[in-house]
Amino acid sequence: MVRWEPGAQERLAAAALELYASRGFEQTTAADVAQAVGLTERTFFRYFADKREVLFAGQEHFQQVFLDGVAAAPDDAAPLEVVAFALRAAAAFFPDERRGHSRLRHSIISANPGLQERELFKMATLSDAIAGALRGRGVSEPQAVLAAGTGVTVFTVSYHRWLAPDEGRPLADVQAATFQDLRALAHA
Amino acid sequence: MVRWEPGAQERLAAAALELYASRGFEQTTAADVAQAVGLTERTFFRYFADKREVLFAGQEHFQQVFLDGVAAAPDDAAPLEVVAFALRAAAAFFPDERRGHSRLRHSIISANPGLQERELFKMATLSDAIAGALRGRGVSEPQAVLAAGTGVTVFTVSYHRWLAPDEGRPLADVQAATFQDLRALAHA
DNA sequence: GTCTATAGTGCGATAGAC
DNA sequence: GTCTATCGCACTATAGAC
Repeated sequence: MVRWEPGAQERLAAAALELYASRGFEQTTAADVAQAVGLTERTFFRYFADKREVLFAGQEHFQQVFLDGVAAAPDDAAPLEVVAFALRAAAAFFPDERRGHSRLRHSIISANPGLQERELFKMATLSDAIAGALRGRGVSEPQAVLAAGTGVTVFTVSYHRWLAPDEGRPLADVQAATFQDLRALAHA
Repeated sequence: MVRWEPGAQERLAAAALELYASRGFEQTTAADVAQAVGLTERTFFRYFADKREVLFAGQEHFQQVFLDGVAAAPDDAAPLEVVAFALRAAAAFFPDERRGHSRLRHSIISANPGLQERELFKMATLSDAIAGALRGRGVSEPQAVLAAGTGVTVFTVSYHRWLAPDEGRPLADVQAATFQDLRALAHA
């Protein structure tokens, strides 16, 4: 009998998703999640700063995908074109195989205001990071913040469309459509 | 001796602002705030669902100002023009006399992630409300959500510029400038 | 790994306003 | 008497300190 199985963080995250989905976020204690994978509450809080954070592990990676997309844009690209590059990179992070998992996670989050707050904070952090990257490319203020904010809005709208029950297109296609809608709006 | 003075909620909110600013949000307990105005912790939670909410009282009023602005726009205005009407109405909600108070409140919020989360949630709620109002005017999806999101981005950027120490222009002027920056971005 | 402060809830009691 | 603001007490879970 081994003292501990490897991958504690991943197992905790998986158990949390399952328990939050089945009995609800508030009805699940950190101790419940830990116990489900044979660990103690104390260990749960060693890996995750709080009970919500377990649904947001991998945020750094997620954010880095956008920043890589920014870096991949040609030097002479306009700010909104750079942002479009970032979104295209992000789409690769959400292949169709992941849609089911994303839908489950989203259903948990949308059922709890505290989780929605955390999600919004993560998106705002992402926006700040993109704005910083744009500034690093020579885009001045407030254009950097505006372009980043607009990009995150397009991503969020597209992501929610992508999760809709009747939606079948890949995220990249939905994003392209949303960008078109934004252009139509700007020229109206 | 009366059992209770009127205006408990307002007095609690004022005391909270002062204490959160002086000793910090986390270093202030709900009991501290209540005690400062001669009430108990239990009464604090009667008025405010949680310790953060005390900084966000009056949100309904704030939101309504935007919605009134939407309603004031001419029937044939394009979505982004309608949003511009909403922001102009919002600017009246933040006259220069209020800048000091807004700066203090903002300094408290930006020092605490939990408060930032709540603020972002309130802005997202505002965005949803504006999108709903646009839909009520016949704007279809996803244009309604995109226009609302863009408007809230412009407001947020402008509001932060307005709070900057070296900024002297009224909010309405800053918003007009930010809108110009956005247009330049869209046409680049 | 244990111990503790604090957030936040539920329910009941009390004290005034009307 | 009713209605409502306030308080008191007991309790759980989170989260951080030791």
